Amino acid sequence: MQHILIIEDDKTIAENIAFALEKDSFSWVWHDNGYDSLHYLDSNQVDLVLLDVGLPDISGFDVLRKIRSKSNVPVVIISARDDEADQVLGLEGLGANGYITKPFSPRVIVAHVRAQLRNSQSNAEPKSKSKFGINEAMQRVIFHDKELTLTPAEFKILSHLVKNPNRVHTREYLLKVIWDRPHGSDEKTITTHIKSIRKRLNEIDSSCEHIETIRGMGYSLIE
Amino acid sequence: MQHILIIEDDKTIAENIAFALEKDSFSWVWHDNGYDSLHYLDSNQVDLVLLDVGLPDISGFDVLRKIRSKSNVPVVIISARDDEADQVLGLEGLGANGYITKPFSPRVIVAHVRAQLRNSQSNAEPKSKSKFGINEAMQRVIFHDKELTLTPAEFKILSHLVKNPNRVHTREYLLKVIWDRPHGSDEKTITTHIKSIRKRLNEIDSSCEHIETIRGMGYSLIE
DNA sequence: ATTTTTGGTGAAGATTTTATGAAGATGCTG
DNA sequence: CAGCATCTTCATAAAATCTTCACCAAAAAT
Repeated sequence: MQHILIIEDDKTIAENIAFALEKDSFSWVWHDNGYDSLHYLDSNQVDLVLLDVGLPDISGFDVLRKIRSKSNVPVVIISARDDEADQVLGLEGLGANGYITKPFSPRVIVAHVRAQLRNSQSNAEPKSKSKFGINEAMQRVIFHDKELTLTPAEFKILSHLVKNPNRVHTREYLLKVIWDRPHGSDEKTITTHIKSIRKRLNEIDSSCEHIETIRGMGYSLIE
Repeated sequence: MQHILIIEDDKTIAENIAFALEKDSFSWVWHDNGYDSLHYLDSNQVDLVLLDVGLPDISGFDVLRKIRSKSNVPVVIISARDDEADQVLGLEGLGANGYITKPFSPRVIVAHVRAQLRNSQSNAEPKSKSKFGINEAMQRVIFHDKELTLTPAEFKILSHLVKNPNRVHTREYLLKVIWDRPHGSDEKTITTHIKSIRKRLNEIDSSCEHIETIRGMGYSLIE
């Protein structure tokens, strides 16, 4: 059974969605705020997230950003606001997998959920025994059983790469997702951070390249 | 550059969409009826279809059915009717990749187009027994189960050929579609890139020609 | 058969992108 | 405020890639 996390502050809407999901034999959990849901995601297996952008505590987009900084779970945005800029921003910039706008009904939502799960299942990446681990609480990355002490920036970058290995991350993406910066910062910054991360990794194991440069694109962590 | 087919009988709507697509540097073609568009699909490379369900000649759903009977091109439904059963039916039953309902604006449409194109590229369906695969996330082409690391230009060319095999691509087309250049560059450039792509392919399998030269025309990938 | 056109080849040069080391800026802590 | 760690910027070096070119080979046209 597949497990859906509903992040939605409006109780009526949430109940409707939950009811529809149940009827289609999904299991679900509902949180009415961003912080709880993020915490839930840390320690639970979730197949898909339905995220309302109009939350009371954090902006839904911040939630998405935080989700994306640690997971590739499919996220479908629910937007009550008719403001389209939000939609475009959320969908494009932050890695949402779809969005549903105002006049939505449970059936439409379930259809979206189904469609997204179909997509992501075929993409499911087979995990392997990684040389990397992440100690989130201590802000440390474990590499070859050694704990690496990194600067905050380095930790954010490396832990993101570790959580999403074998794929290209552009400098722009790393800047935006990780620091949540507008566009002020220079992408050269990332280059420099990568340099120092590489240096630290090489001090432990210099047998091969761990962070690969994909020319014209960005960086990728090799597993 | 990616090519969008707009099937929409309302001239004003079509023009708006076309304008937005253009601004986002998609190329497009507009047909105001189903038959012409189906015919167009037979002989042209289209990356995504925007399909209005309320066409004058055939039902939009019939168009979708016909499209699906011969192609897996992503289709996004545009629905003026507020009737959600249509949406669900179209989305789930007939293989549409998304839908947009009544209060839509060009920007929302462009966002949908982008999202779908991202999906369909990375989800590249397991085609028959093609020797080629594309790892979009790593900017690599898989050939005989080996991952080929290519330069950006080589990747763009080869992945385009792989996605549209068995058809001729002129040098001019490859230059324009891939780099979106004005016409500055020399077409000899493509010749040279093809050379190096062939070299790499031959290192893995030299039993036959993989990229065929069609004299006076261009190149074609053989499946 | 000869000429003309078109594509192949390898290498040189131009261009672009990334790496590197160091200096300056920022921010925190005591 | 000083001292320290970190982040950012910058100039330059190094590398990879792209483009162009001259020349050769093959195909088509005459």
